[in-house]
Amino acid sequence: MDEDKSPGRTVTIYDIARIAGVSPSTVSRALTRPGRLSPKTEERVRDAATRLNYHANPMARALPTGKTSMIGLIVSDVTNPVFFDLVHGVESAARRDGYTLLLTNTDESMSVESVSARQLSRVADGLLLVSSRLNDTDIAQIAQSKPTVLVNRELDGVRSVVVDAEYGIGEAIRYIAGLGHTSLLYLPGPERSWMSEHRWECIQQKAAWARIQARRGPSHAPTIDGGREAAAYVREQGPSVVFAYNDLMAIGLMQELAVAGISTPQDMSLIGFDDIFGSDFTTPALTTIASPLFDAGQLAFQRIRAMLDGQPGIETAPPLSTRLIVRGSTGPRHA
Amino acid sequence: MDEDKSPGRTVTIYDIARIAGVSPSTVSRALTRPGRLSPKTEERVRDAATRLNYHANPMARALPTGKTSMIGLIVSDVTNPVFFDLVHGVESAARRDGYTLLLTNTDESMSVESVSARQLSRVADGLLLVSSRLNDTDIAQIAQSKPTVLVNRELDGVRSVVVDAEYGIGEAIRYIAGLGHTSLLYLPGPERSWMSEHRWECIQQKAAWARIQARRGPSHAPTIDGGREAAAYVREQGPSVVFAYNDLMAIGLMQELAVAGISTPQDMSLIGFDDIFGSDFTTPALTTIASPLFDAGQLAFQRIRAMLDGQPGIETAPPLSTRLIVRGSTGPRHA
DNA sequence: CTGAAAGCGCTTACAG
DNA sequence: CTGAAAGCGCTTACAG
Repeated sequence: MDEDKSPGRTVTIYDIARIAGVSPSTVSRALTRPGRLSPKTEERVRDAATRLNYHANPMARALPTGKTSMIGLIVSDVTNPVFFDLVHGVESAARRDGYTLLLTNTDESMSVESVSARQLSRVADGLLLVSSRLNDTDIAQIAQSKPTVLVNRELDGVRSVVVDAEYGIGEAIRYIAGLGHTSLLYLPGPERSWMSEHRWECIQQKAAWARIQARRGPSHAPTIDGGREAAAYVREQGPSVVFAYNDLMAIGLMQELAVAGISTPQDMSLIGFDDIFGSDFTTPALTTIASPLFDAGQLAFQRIRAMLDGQPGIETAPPLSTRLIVRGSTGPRHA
Repeated sequence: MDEDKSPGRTVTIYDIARIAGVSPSTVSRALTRPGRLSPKTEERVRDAATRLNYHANPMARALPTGKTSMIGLIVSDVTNPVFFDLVHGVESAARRDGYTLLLTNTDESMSVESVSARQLSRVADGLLLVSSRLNDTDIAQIAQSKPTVLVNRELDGVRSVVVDAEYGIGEAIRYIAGLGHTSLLYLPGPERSWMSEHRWECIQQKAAWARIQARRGPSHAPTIDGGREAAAYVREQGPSVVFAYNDLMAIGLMQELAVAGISTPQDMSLIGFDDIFGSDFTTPALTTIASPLFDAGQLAFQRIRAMLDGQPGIETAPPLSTRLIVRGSTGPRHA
């Protein structure tokens, strides 16, 4: 019994082999693909491994196999509450499957995103790009070098998970129509945001259907400050309903309007997107179109997983649907 | 010129060696420790590397060196807004130094944390445990096997980054004393939370100094719901000031008190901790003791970095001080 | 200054 | 079913 000698040294398959009286290759087999060995050998190896508290060295395993069991997750802003549930969903699905997450924050910078993607792709088995700000061509190139799944963006030839904005927007339009509104203003997010464009298209479509006139304002940062900055423009236009690209902007806008003496929803109705943490803290609480972000995160991981396992790309997507959450920031059109 | 043949294959130092007309060892040297080679050789190697768009395989590099340039970050709840800025700070410091982050969420579970720590320690160069819920002995053991830094927790023999609660609490106590309050109730967070205990101790000390009577209530989850659940107890006690363990609890408490017709701050003053996102959305906005979480994250990474580089442990800690942010949830003691 | 060799800890055809 | 050998892509004493 010398298994607890030299406590500092990390234990390898050679140690186990020695203790179990088999060859290193046998140890490797017993540990990686059970059932291929004689039960007694396998048991001897397992016993020895447990006794020595063996844990395979992931790097050493990765070298011959080319698999690290790591997934790179690239987000544009870790402090943006929109991503919390999404990251949570990805993380929990990954951990359950024995994968670990490599997190990179790009601070909304294209060049950081591009560099990070290339670096992560060197070590991760697959990449998850959330709300990517990259060009289509950059993304296509990345996706070619490594299994990639896009979240909240679509691109031909690349798999993606996109929350279907349509349903929730449809509800919202019907709802404001019922309240007597006949026009709306959409406040877009960043120029490079695929999702902002997508929402605008859905809004136009549903608005046309409901005979509501839809206009769009200029782009702003998808933040509280972005919403604040939009206030001047909004006041100038004086719409009866504003759809902001996201809750952050809606909240900033609401605050700034309040300062200017414009009250929500009496003077103007406000609708956001995402139902982020805190969107119900405001006065009035924000009416918003919620996305199942946790589910989207889980699904995104499953997609990556499927690619890694070489599964067909046909997978039927479970519905990832938005829905309207009516709170206090919307009301009847004022006379 | 055959450097762009077989486009699928990943390029290795052997490819570069061939193109540059040197040995693989020379390539390795040129790339990892410039200045040790003749300038012309080095340049030839660099040129070839650039032409082939070479990027070293991190796993292959990790095997002989034992260094992965990855840091494991373990947090108890990624959806908790308290962690956003902290994670952001860690991430930005890490990226700047060429490190990448392995993120694990433990969902407040001790066993998940324990398993994750052991797994991550197999691949990361160092570990960052944020608000760890583990036992002292578990932590000590982990810290022994891998460079470890604790955030928001202290333990003998393990380095840590702790935001100094004292200053902000001192300000808060002086402030409520000035408002005429003579007693306060502290609502603790989870039992296993070192930080909750730490805050309570500071509160007691400062309160004693200001001749304010401090009591503490029962433990609750550090969440909005935890705060809501505490409402019944708080109403029963009827204090004039409540310090909640964190903003989440303070917000939940405020909501539930409002439902019961107890208004803040007229009937009761409320103070939270952390100044999380959204704490200024509430009505009234929350008075809170803010922590420099982004800075704490950066510092935590620097500490780990210093350990990895074998720097002495004496480092003078830059002050990481809390401060009081007075908003609407606190007011004079009612008659 | 540079090359040949050994080694990091695994996995996996290839034999037997 | 199991072992000996080669190899994954690097790094680093050791020679020269």
